[in-house]
Amino acid sequence: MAQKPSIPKGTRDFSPVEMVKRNYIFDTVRKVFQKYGYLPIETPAMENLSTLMGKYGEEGDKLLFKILNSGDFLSKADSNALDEKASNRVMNQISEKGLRYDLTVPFARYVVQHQNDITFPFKRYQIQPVWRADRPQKGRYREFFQCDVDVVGSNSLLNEVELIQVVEEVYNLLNINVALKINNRKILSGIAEIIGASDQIVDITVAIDKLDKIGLEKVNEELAAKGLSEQAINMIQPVILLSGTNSEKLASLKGTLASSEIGLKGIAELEKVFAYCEHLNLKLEVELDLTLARGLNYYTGAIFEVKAKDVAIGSITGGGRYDDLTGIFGLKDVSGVGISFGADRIYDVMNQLELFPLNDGVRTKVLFVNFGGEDELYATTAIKRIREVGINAEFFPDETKIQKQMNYANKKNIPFVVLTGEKERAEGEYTLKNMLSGEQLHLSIEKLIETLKD
RNA sequence: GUGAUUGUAGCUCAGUUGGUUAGAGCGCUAGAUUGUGGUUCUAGAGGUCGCCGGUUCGAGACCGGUCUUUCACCCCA
Repeated sequence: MAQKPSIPKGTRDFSPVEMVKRNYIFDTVRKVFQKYGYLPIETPAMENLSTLMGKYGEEGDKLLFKILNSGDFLSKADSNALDEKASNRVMNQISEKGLRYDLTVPFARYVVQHQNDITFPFKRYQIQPVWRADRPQKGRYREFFQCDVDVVGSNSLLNEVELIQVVEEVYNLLNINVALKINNRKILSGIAEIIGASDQIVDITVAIDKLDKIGLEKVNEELAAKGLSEQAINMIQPVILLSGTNSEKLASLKGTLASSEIGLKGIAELEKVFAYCEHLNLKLEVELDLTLARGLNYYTGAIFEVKAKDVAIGSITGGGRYDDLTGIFGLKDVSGVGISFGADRIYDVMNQLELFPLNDGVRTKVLFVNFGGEDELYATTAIKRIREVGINAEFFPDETKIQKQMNYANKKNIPFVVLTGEKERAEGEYTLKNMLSGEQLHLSIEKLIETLKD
C-alpha cells in the first residue's frame, strides 16, 4: 500500500467514462462561444509571479502555487532571510514563476503583450485548467477547468447582454436549471460612498455577501467589527434587505443613492441591461442581487454569478466587467467584460442530476473478432471499408480465445461484433452478432455496412 | 491558514474490552465451454491493516507525529 502511487491533494485523474462526459461540456460551451464570434486562445500554465501577484487580493496571493527556480536556488537567496525563516522574503528570491490562478489575468497580460496584433473589440474564449492552493472540499478542487469568454476594448453594455445570452444558451443546451444573479460594483461603491466609507467597500461587500449564509444580525456584527459606525450600518439596512422585482429594487435604490453619482450610474447600467434582456424575451431568470459582491477586486461594473437551482454546490459560472485590468500591465483605457464557466462544477451538477446524454459518437460500434492467420487481412480490409463510411470500428489486436474477445466487447459496451473465421472467408461473408439481442446474421460486406449504418 | 473527519484486498465495507493463521460481497484469473459475451457452477490469485515512531509479553484496534479522504470556516469556479 505504501508503494502505491498517488496524485497530489485536490487533483484528479479522468478516466474514459468521465472524459466523454467532460468533453460533452467542453464541446457544448465551445460551440456556443463560437456562435457568438469568440475565438480561442491558450496561454501557458505558468506565468511570472509578477503577473499574478496582487491581482486577486491578499487571500488570492496565498492561494497561488509557486514554482521553485531551477538550479541551486538556495545559494542565491539572502542568507539573512533564510536564517530568520522569513518566508515571504525568501520566496521572492527562490521563486519567480507560478501556476495561473484564473484565465482573466493571463488574458489581460496577453492583450497588453499582443496589443498591436489585436483588432478591438477582441472577443476570445479560453478553456484551460487553473490551480489554487486551497483546501479541497465539495465542488472545490486544486486543479480545475475554466471556460472563459471575454470581450475587451468595448464599453458597450451590449456585451453584458450578449454574455447573458451565452449563459442562457449554454445552460439550455446542457439542460441545467439555473438562475443568473447580477449586481453592479458601481452601486456597491455608491452605497459605500453615501455612508462615508468608500475605502471599506471590500469589507462591506464581503460582509453583505454572507447575508444568505449567516443572516442579518451576523452581517451587522461583522460590519461593526470592520469599524463601521452604528449610523453607517443603519443607513445600509434598507439596501441589504431590499426586495421585490428588479425594477422595484432599482427604483428604491435610486432614492437611497440620489446623492451618489457613481451609484446612479450603476443603476442606469443595470436598467439598460434589464431592459434589453426583457426585450429579447430571455427565458433565463435574471435577478438583481445586491448581496452579490465577489471577492475579486478588479471588477468595476456588472458582476455575474450563476447558480444551479437543483444542486447546492456554489456558483457554477461567474464574471463581470473590469475597466482597467490591462492598466496594471501598461495599457490604459481598455475595458473588458467576461464570464467563466466552471467545468468541474457543471460536471458535478450534471452527474448528480443524470443529465448526460448517451454519447454514441464516441463509442465503438462494432468489434471484429481476431481469428489470426489469413483471417486477419480479410477482417482488416472490411474494417477499412466500414471506417470509410464513418462508423467507429475496431479489430481485436491479438488472436485469443473468442470468449475473451467477446468479453472485451461486452465491457466496452460495443453493440455489434463481427466474426470472420475460415467459414466466413470461404463464403465471402461476415457473421454479425447483435450483443444486446444475441441475434446473428450472415451478410455480404455491402449488407454489413448497410446494417451498421442505422 | 483554522476546526473536525477518514484510511483494512482492484472496489464497497465487516473485524467484540488489545490475544493464534485478518474476513465478506463485488471485481479479477483459470476451468466447466478448442467458433460465441452478458446468466450459472467450480477453483485460484490478491493484504507490511496509509506511513513513521511509541505504550505493551502481545497492536488492525491504544498514544504521538505525518500524509491522505471528506466536511465546515476563510475565500472561491
